[in-house]
Amino acid sequence: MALDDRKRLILQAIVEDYINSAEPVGSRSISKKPELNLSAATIRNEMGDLEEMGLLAQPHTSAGRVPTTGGYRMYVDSLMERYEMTAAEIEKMRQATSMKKQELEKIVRDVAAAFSGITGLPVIGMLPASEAGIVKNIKVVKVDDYTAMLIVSDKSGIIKNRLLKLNQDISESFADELSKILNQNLAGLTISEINISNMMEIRSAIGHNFEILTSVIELVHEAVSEIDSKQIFVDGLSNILRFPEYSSVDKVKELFDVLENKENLSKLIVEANPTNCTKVLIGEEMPLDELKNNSLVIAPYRASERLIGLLGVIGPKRMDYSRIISGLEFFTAQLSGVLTKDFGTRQILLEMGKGDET
Amino acid sequence: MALDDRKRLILQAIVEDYINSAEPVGSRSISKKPELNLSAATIRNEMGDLEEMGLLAQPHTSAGRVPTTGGYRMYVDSLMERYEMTAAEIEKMRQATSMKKQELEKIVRDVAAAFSGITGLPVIGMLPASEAGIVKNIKVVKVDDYTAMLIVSDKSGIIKNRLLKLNQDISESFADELSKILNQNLAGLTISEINISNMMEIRSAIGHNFEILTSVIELVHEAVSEIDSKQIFVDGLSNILRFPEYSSVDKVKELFDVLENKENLSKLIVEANPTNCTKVLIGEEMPLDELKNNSLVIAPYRASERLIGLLGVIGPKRMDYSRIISGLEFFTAQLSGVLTKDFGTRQILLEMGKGDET
DNA sequence: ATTAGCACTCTTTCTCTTTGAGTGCTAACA
DNA sequence: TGTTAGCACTCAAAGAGAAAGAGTGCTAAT
Repeated sequence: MALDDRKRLILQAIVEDYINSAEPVGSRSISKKPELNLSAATIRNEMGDLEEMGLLAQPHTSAGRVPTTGGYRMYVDSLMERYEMTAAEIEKMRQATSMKKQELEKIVRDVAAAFSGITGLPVIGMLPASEAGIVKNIKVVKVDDYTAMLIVSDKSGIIKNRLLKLNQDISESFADELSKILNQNLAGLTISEINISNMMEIRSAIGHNFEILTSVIELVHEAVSEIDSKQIFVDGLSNILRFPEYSSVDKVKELFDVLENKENLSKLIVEANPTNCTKVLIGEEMPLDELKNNSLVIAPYRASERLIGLLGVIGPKRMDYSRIISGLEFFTAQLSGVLTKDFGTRQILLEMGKGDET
Repeated sequence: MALDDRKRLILQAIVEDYINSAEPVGSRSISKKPELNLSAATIRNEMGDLEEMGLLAQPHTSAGRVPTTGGYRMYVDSLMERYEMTAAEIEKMRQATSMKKQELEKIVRDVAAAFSGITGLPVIGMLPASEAGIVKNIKVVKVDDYTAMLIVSDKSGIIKNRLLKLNQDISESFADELSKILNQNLAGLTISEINISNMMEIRSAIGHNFEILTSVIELVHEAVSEIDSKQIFVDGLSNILRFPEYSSVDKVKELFDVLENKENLSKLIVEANPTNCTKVLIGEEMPLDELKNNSLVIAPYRASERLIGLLGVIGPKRMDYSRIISGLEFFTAQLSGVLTKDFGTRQILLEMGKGDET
């Protein structure tokens, strides 16, 4: 059976009706649409065909139709019109991303929170391990007795830091010297190339202060690996409570249990693998069985072309794909813009000129 | 009417039964307890008295009794026995607090998460603004083009940092010079004493590099105020889904709405004011009407006597006060211990000797 | 002072019925 | 031949009793 234009229009109308109402859609309500001047009986015939094609389903014999995963897929891939944001919405979103310059993690968290607020859906944010980041500069700074701070900056301008609590007190000049040594040996390597063996090489390259150096080097190594670790979080999870899909506490609990587990989240995102473009996973397409009643829209953001992280929206299968996709692409683009401007290489900064609104 | 020993025993039994079962407690189930060798009819008479005294209530005529807020208060203040943790529990808790040395905020978040996991209840953590913290050292370190890091350590050993994204590039020596100037002028002040006017004094005290200095000083001021800001968070909020008190999504939503609002949380904690000791707020004693069906147990933690923050457990009125209070006091004590050892002044570090397990 | 006994109350649970939305099919129509 | 009106049918959801069960308060006996 062919999916002719009329069937496409009917399917689109049903999906959109269901997205709005969360109620199975009957033939009568579709027949009322002026753009389809057809009787309910005709719609029923068409609906029967669409059901046979696997695009619609009935919860029970005497109910209206609900889109199947295939139905949503068809809608997302070829029926849905791209949502054009209004000027007011764009302004609102722009405000949400016009944040003060600050740490990468904080920016991403702020953006996720803003986006979650705007969409009314939970937002997943991920900052992957920056294994591929090439170390530009490593610094150890004394900040207090027994305490130093390790600061690592990479070529794409991302800066991470961590406190080192030492067993011995060190002098400022020792910290400077250490910084110099670390830099000489580690700059230019990727973070994943820094391992305990090249740290030990550094140690043995130096004669004096052997005892202190050993433990400091170990701490630095530990700190580097920790800095490098992947971060993943969910913001606005409680937004799902608004949906009739989650009117039972058991369903809420099930979703919360899955999404509060970092491993699950990580698996979800890795398998979605949206490294180049926005991806939409619907229902059973989700890598986790527990999420088969949900959908995920996920997109990458970058700093100067390098992949920095991912931002995703999770919600019921019945989410407003058109709006969510447009919004997400806007947000990741804005985020990439901010990151490229703030964290990007010198060249890119210069290209941008000095038009800086801070 | 006097609250004699028998009434006290009965009240205690009812409260504990209700804490376990979440069901109104009938006279029969109490009369079965061997320590109270009484018939159900006698218990009924006593229950009637306890109800008249405002310590118990009936959901409806033919239901068992439920403790009122007054009943819980009586239980917490003078009936409940202090829960003694088992060696296994202590070990489990100790493991949860034997964290690596790291940033204050991360330690507190980790402890809150661990405690939430152990109690199965949401845990509120707060790091108040460190207005009273006396600045020991301020440092500005160049980390990348257009980027510096501000690091502030205070007398009790707490270290905070923030990136500064500059409009101009600065040299390392400029950063060092700036650090020196900031230190000379600001060390010894409390953080709340650092305001825009003494920053401007610093600026005018220096002649050269005027233009750059102005914007850097402004950024530093901004960063200091931000560093100083209060932090507040809730961990394990979804734990409440386990309780029959939250079997309806509306109730869950109401609680989530309140607890996801930082201002509410802040109000809650400020009014609870547990600056010296553990406090228990029950039902209507809560400063927020929306929380009148919940209770809060909250306690401070310190580093070398100075108040650092608060840790609280929130849950249904029917929470196991005895266990929660013991657990919370254990955790805040552990936390204070870690903070005093890791972040405390030099003297305290020395007192502790070098028995350091890192 | 305590307790057994009993009538009474009120929620919870179950079953049965009704209602209503929606379908599929048939036959008539353009 | 595609479209539509009409109608019998299905099934979930809502409502109305009825029965069960837990628990009380009161009275009278111990």
